[in-house]
Amino acid sequence: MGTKERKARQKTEMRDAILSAALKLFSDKGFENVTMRNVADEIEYSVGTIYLYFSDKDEIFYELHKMGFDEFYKRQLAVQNIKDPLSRLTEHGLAYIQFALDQPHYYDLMFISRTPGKFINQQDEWISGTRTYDLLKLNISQAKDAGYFKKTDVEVAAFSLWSFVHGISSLFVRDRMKMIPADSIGALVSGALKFLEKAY
Amino acid sequence: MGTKERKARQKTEMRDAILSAALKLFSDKGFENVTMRNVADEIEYSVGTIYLYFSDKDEIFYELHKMGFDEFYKRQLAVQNIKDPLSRLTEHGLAYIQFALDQPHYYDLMFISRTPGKFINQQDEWISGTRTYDLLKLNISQAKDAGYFKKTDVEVAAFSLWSFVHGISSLFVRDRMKMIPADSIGALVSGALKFLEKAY
DNA sequence: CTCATTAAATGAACATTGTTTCGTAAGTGA
DNA sequence: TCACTTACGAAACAATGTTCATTTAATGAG
Repeated sequence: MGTKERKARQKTEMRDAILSAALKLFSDKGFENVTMRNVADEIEYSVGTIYLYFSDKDEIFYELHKMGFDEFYKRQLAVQNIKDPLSRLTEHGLAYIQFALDQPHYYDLMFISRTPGKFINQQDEWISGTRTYDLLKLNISQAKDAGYFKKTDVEVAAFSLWSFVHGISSLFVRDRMKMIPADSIGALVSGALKFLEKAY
Repeated sequence: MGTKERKARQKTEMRDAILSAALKLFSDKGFENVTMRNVADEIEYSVGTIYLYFSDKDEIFYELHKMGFDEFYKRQLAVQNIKDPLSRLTEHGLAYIQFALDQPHYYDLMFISRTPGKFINQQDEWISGTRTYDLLKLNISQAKDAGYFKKTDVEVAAFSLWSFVHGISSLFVRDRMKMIPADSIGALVSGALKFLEKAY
């Protein structure tokens, strides 16, 4: 009798329903502006029910956080087929920023929000993080082989490039570009990436 | 009779007391973890009293935000006596990052925290922001006069440099450097600034 | 000095948050 | 059929920002 299996399936279906409801809601309102009761209303269950599937709001945070990193990593990989190391690196950076523009709430969750203390020492929290960071370092060392970054350490270059794209992304996501006309931001971003290339 | 003046003085004294209590508290615990009751306890008054001097918590946020920008601007100015445009620019960046390291909660408030909707259209909110941004652009154009940034637009350069130092600062402030050993961060930061110089 | 008036301060109360608990209804299997 | 497990909902809890009626203190005219 497959009742056990069905139960398990229903359990994960419910979890998924909660997650996608939460995702939809915080895509509109931002994570911290979504209440558990909002989520409950969205899935048409009562508040208490959510706690049968997630121990608390932070766990929902954490799950979405992981999903975000998966999507993020996929996007980074999509750039790896570019042959030329230099343009691959630039496109890598662009893909990073584009993710932040397309999925600001995910980006926020992943790189800006205060992570709940509960998860700070969770080893796998940053597995996806280090995964993309390693990809960056790989692309840099391959560019190094092609003659770029002559006198620059790979670690330093990776740190620099990451800081750079994160800087742009987080200024955008948290709306700190008020002194810059909105319609010139696109040009500035690509200009900035071109500018950075000179240091390679 | 100077009672009116004394009243006014006491009013601002109380405001200042509240602000400095709030500052002290959120320097320890972070802004969103400080409650109005915490502040009330600190100044040894009841909760309601705070609302006689500030309309809400956001107004305290906003005042501290302004104070942070003042301190920030002072630090930037301190670097202007450096003669060589190149090293002045680098020291400018270092001063930016150093502020974030020294005053992470201020930095958070100023450049990372979601600004309360009430203030998004307040013109003077970003006066201090544009003030330092203009200073950066000034230093860049002076470096340009000295032969740097040959083929780079000032706007692009300013945007790039700002993104760069903000990226470093915000990764630090929001604790997203977990994949980097803590004791190598200092070297990475100065290495990154050296790296960026190559693009000038 | 007295005392009505004004100002300042209080703390109980309210609405909203995340979370827990307990009663109940539905489903399960011998 | 019926004991038992599970899923669920409603109410209650503590903590938050905020408000408001009440109390306390200060003021200054007579």
